[in-house]
Amino acid sequence: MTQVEITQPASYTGRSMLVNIKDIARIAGVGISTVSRVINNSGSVSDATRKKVTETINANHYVPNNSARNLKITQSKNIALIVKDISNPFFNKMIQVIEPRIALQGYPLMIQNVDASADELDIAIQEARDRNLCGVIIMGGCYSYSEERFRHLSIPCVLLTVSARPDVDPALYSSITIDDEQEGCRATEYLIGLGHRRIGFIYSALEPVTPNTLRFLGYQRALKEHDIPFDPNLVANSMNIRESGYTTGFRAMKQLYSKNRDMTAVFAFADILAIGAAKAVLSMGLSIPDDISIVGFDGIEMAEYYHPSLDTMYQPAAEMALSATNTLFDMIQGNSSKHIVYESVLLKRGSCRKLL
Amino acid sequence: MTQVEITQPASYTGRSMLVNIKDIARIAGVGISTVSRVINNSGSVSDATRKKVTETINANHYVPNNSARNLKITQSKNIALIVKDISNPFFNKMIQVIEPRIALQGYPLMIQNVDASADELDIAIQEARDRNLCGVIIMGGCYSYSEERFRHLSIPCVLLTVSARPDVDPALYSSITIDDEQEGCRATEYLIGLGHRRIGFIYSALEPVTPNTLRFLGYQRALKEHDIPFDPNLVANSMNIRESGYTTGFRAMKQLYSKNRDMTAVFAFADILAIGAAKAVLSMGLSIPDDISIVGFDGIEMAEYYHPSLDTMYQPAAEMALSATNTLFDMIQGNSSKHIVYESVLLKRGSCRKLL
DNA sequence: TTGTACGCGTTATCAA
DNA sequence: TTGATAACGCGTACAA
Repeated sequence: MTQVEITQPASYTGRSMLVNIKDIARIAGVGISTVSRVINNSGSVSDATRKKVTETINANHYVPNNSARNLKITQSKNIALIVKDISNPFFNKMIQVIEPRIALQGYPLMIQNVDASADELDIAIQEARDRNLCGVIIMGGCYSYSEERFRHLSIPCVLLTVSARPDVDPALYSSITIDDEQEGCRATEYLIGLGHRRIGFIYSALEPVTPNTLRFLGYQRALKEHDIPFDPNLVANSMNIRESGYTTGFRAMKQLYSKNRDMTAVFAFADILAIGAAKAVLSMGLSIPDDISIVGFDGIEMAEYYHPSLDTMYQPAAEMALSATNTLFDMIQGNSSKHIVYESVLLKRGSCRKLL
Repeated sequence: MTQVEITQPASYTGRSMLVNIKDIARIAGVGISTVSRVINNSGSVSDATRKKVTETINANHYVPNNSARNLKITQSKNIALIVKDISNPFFNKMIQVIEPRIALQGYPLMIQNVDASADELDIAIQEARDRNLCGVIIMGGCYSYSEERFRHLSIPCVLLTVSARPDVDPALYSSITIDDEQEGCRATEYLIGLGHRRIGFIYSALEPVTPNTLRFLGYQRALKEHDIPFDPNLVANSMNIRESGYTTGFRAMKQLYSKNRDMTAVFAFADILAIGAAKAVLSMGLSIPDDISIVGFDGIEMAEYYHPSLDTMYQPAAEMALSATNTLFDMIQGNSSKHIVYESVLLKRGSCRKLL
């Protein structure tokens, strides 16, 4: 590591030196409101005046202060996207759809990452006020929001991948989800249909009700419906939020395999865990799917590029993200809320085999 | 897809209904400044008054308006992290270090994603003004910032993974980088040292000077120093920014292999490309490293969890991220700027073989 | 078409 | 320990 330290400390101009709308007006020899009109393209300004003001703005590198603007303005165009764990590749995929879509409408988007322990609705309430938001999308999180919290968030809100508690008035928010329990059940039934009976389940859950716990319920339901006894030894639940999903999956698989040599398949609640689990299998010198079948959940790109490509319960991330932005714009325009449940698609790529 | 539309449109309370500091003062029967003192823990307030005000705040769900606060406040504690492509796993790794570190100091961090075509310095200048920032970290981007732009950005600025043009006064910014050309050279020399002569290079570059182009220069330098002729046919440069890194790497490898059956090794400028390239090799039924050796760059977690695990030029992402935040705090406290160059570590995991 | 003056919600100064 | 009041930078009636 090479380090070069500059001896002469940088001197910053400081806010007092920053040029504001009043300075521009003075320099250009016009009134403040004229400058404002030029900036916002509102009202009517003569071409000569407009030119003069524009030139002054450029020459002095004037940048309007949004804090002051937000203070005055009634209806802003600020939208916030609050994400629980921005490093999740599945969420990343959605962000890449949401962002250009919102930018296209001329709305500035701010992404706010919140950590696992934070209450995203509290943050949304604060941000709504601070940035004078006109709408918010919340990605990730859990099902524990109360009706009272939504009432305090007095702007259109779309929940993406989660919903609220059943007792919350559905008019207060929109939700774009999949039926996690149902799809978890389907993924498990896929393995059962291939003849597997000793099926492991890998997940990590902190909150009481999350998509993960719902998928776990689906796993249990599938077993029950096919008269397969539920065995707690086949379930690995990591409460360690410090480690990555890959590591969690890796360790969970090692643990499951050491305890259950008769296990023939594993369902991981997310692809990143499935990949970690797959690495554990492969690094033990075992084969996928000959020794262990693996099915993941989400349908992230990496599940396809892994070798072998992993079977997964694909969530239509792009459609869901698009739907979320459209619904938000609808709500901003005064339309009512929507609750849309998408269906997953089981992608079969060869990481699960049929038992004889 | 199931859709439930709510007939009754939500009616939002609207900003006029929002309670502000004046309301709290009135309800609590105290002066505005007393409420302000309670909120900010400044000045002295009697316990009884403090209790009364706190209760009023909670009962009325008062949330201070940060726009107004930023307008008044001299020194804010807002820090922005501007990221060019937030979905890059390598950047994600850094974000996970930067965020808690900044939060620990009690500074609110806002992450702003900018797309490939945007000028991150322009955005920084705007944000600095809007959010009354006290500092900014810029991740990714290119080497094309001019001195003038830095002067307009009148707050401490740390560039992470890139630096500025050599003619820019180094006192105006800090930079945390690696020597991309040198490390690109080292990665190539690693392959040469194993006996490879026909070495492909995969990259994608849009801007004139980026870390990618520097690594490419390093690749060329290594060849030259070992008297290996540079062959343009061995270079795949994707200009398509719409497709993912995995896809780019996959297609690049297919293309390189079809054109160069005598190619024995490939150096990809980033691990995500290396993974795509690896998948191409494996899906053609070839072996890594028996048929093709692959070395990547960055050292993202996925390179390890891939099978086979990929050799890579590891960047000390966590250290660099930590260094960036520390340097920023130093600058905020009035210290001078720093320019730190880290060294990469070549991780050998078996995806490259020695030629006989 | 242009300029003046007021208020947005907050913090800081100062006097009480 | 408190409260009145002047900024902060901007948008917008309203007057000219």
